[in-house]
Amino acid sequence: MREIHLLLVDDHQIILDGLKSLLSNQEDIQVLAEANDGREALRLLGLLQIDVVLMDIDMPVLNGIDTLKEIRKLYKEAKVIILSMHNEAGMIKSLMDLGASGYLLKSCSQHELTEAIRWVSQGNRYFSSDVTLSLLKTSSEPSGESRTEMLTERETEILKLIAGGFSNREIGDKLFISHRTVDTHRTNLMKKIQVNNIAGLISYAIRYGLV
Amino acid sequence: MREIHLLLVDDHQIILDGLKSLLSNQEDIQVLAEANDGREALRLLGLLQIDVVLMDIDMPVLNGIDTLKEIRKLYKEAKVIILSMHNEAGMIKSLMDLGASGYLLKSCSQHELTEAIRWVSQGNRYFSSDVTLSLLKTSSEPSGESRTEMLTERETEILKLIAGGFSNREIGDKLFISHRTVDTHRTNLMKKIQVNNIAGLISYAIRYGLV
DNA sequence: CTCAATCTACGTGAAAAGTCGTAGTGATTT
DNA sequence: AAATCACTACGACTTTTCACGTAGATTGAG
Repeated sequence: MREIHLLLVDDHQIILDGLKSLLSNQEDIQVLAEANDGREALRLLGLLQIDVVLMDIDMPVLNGIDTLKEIRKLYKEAKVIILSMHNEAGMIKSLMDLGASGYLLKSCSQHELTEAIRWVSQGNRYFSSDVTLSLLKTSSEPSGESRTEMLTERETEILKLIAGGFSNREIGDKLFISHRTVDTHRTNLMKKIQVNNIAGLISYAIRYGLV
Repeated sequence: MREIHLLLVDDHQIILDGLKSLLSNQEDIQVLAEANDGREALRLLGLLQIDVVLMDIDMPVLNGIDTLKEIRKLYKEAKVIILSMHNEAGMIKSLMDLGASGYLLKSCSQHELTEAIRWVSQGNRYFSSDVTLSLLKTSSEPSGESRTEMLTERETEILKLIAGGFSNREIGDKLFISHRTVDTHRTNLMKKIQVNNIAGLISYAIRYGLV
């Protein structure tokens, strides 16, 4: 069996170094490169033959979700495992729709990490056991209308400003649109994310690396 | 020189394992134990002779700040280095007031990590270079009244609920107090944290591990 | 060309948040 | 005994959010 070529992507050096150390004694797994953000990751994918990308969802410059989209578009043969701090079914389903091969919590063990990489590299999907549990819980709900749609560019832009503490009027001024339009976007955001106030929007924005 | 006895505290196993790996080839630094939350950390401090505690600020069960307070109270000889994702002057000043010996960003290098541990173990204080920069920037401001006060128990409780997306009225119902009282607490919170809306409160709550 | 998605904008009215305050009570400290 | 702090509560007022909608312009895909 050929070695699994890995690309690590995380904006925290300690986690990168940690992952490298954790994987250094695995004979069949080789860390070929590492990146601190999505842009760098895409550049490296163009240069190297990568089997599996192990990527944080919460990054500056180009966040995990957008990077995942690009990878699925440009480098279809590379598998992507998302590393996240949080365990939320809505996000996980969205990531699956976007073509992620796995979802690991940062609280997982070394053993789970290496097994996930091997499993995914063979074309399978892997999700943390805790994650699977919450997925099952959600999909047993009425479901149907509860699919998580991804946000548009404009919506993301406005969500960032909302999380930045700006009012609709202030955001309207910044973007040269009516404050009523901002309100419409906010309403749509809340519907998509399935929250019913600003608090929910901001939690989402922060947890998933938009801010 | 005696070995430096280290206690690692983080709720993410990958980071714990990573730190252990990073420190495993340092002859003068020995990881004596590790904990997943503040409560466990305090228990271990009672059992072992710890020189330096390397602790995440963002943890469930007992967060970094409260744990720091307890450590300073019960185990004065142990030095505490806070590991954080974020770089914000207000929080850093508060931590210094509470007796933290160091503040490291998770984006720091292995070299910076080990140097910080050695430096702190000798009774010095260490703050990431980026951090020092932002500290200088802030302390050159008018200052004087801008000290960050810590939140009271009740305020923390209410802040968590606000970040959870509950309205003042809902929070009042939960805590069996008037919604106007909740409003007062919220007003005081905003004054202490120096923000002027919910967005700021929630950012604070999430970044500093209250949620 | 048609259709769907996105971005834009507005009406109305209720609910909530945010801005000024003031003030009593109980516990702790000085 | 006096002062301080945390927690409680309210009045009056302005601004913002939120929940219902509707709807035109543009753009890209089929």
